[in-house]
Amino acid sequence: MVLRADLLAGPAERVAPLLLGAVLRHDEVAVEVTEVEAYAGPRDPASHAFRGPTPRNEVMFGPPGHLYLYFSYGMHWAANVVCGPDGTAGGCLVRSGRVVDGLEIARERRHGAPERDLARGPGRLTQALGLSREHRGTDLFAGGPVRLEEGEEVPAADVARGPRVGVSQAADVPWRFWVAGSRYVSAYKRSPRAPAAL
DNA sequence: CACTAGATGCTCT
DNA sequence: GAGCATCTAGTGA
Repeated sequence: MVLRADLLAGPAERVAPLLLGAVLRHDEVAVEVTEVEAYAGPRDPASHAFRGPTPRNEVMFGPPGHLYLYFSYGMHWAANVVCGPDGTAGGCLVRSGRVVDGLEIARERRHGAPERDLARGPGRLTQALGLSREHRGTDLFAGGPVRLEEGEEVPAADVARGPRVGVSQAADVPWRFWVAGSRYVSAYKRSPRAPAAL
């Protein structure tokens, strides 16, 4: 697909599978996206935007194609591509990827982790890319150092889906999408706070 | 390999 | 102060 900001204006759960295969870049380090999760704002109790705008999540209420970053579990940043029309909150969490450029830098930032684990998991991915607070709200299509680039398209037949990792609300909604068979995908873990599986 | 416990600090109530 | 869209190091098989 031709990756453009206006293609991200659809509902998050429809945009998410289209992001697989795209490339998220920060200067020399680039990651091919292998796993994403959709968060549908006001329609989705698991979304940070479910209860309306706050200083943290206001980026998600703006135009699509911007970067929503949040800090999690005391040590990790997680990166989302804002989806949905301007004024409606939504986003896709970039959970995992394969480093396709800047391998040496990524390895340093990840303190010599195995290649497979350089960007497998949302916290590891932002660490490999060197993304944190100063990149909040970046327009990924403005030609800056942090941007979303076209990659090799993943055919719909190769997209697997299932419930999202670690969410206590809407724990059975299958809005996690990944490249079927890829080794660069994180393990599924149900939230211990979620009600028992169906 | 699978599984578990604990660290850690920001955000909102 | 509770709750987290997590990670790592540790154990045991």
